[in-house]
Amino acid sequence: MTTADQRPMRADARRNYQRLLDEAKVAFLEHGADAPLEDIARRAEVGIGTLYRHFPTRLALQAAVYQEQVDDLCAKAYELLDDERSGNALAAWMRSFAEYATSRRGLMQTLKEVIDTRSDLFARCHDEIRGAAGAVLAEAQQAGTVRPEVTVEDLLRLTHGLSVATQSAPETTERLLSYLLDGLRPQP
Amino acid sequence: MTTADQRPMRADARRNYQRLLDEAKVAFLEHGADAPLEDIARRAEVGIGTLYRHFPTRLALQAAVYQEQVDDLCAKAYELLDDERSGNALAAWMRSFAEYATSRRGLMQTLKEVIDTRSDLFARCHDEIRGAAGAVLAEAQQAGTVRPEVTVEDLLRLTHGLSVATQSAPETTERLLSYLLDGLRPQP
DNA sequence: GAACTAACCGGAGGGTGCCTCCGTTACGAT
DNA sequence: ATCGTAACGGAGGCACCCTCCGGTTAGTTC
Repeated sequence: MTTADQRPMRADARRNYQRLLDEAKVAFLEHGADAPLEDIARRAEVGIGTLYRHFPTRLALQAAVYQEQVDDLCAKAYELLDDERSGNALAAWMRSFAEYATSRRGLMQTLKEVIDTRSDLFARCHDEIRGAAGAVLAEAQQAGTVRPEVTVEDLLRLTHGLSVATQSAPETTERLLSYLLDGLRPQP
Repeated sequence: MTTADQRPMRADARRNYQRLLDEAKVAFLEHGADAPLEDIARRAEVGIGTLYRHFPTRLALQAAVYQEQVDDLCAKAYELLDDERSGNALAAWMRSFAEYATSRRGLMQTLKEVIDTRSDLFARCHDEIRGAAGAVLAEAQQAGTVRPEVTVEDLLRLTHGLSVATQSAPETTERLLSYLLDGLRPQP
């Protein structure tokens, strides 16, 4: 590793990076994941060359935004594990996941679709959220509210599907979530 | 309604319309719903001006492709009602829906997201698919395999969610569908 | 504080796609 | 065959993408 790699980022570079990320979140929320990069650079008050040096592709910028969303969702899972008891963390997390998706107008699902599933970033995000989902699943299975054969992948897929299904109709979340939970419960 | 509206379309116009639609389906499948319109026009061997006269916006072209997909899914529902018995049409249709989505690499869901939910086209497609979904749901509820309080909207949302969840992992469809069906069954 | 330099900036320019305009062409009626 | 007009389609202006490279600045050393 060269000396350059070890030197901390300059203050102006750090500041611009953060402004670009912040403005990208707003722009993606307002205009979708294809919001013009020149517009994001203008809002951040930097040149288009600066945007491209911090984020060499649109995907890189989308990925940074997605990473923050994954971080948020994972933090929520562990928070709910601390607060809830008797297998309720899972339901609360799925609800929270759907609400998060609705508040960000489907951006999270869109970003998930455009990020290459073979990329390191995707693998890291997936590991991270699998850890969090695994924790709430284990607790629910231990409490007997979810049948033992449900895997972490199953839970993630169903949660993702729920968030897409209810993204434009959040008032349906409770009912659809209850059907899902009934389906995951150990069957007589 | 004016005379112009009543006159049948010219032969060259009909031919070009169909070629554009056919090439758009291929292009959207290969490159996503944002495939360049100039490329679609080239493949159809027409001018970009001709494309814009038949489809004044990208959304108009996407809508025409989406309409065909909705037609396919509805036809399948009625087909399955003829073939299946004892409440099995619903499960078969949900499975078929997910397979259809996978074979079109998520294009259907993408198109669904971009089409304005307030548009006439969206309302027509929604009425159409609600009719088909209502038919398979009624049959399943009559057979006792789905609880009475599940609405057509619920079924459509869950089916859509399932297709998104399994679009990139069709091998998980059977298991996730069985959880969904367990959740929809009348509870003891 | 000065000097040095590597990191950082940012706008111009070429390329692509979008979309309209208007001269040209082909279809259908007579 | 002729005529009217619906339909065609490519040029051009604009926005956005993305790289290049000359200029600027932050941070380190003395």
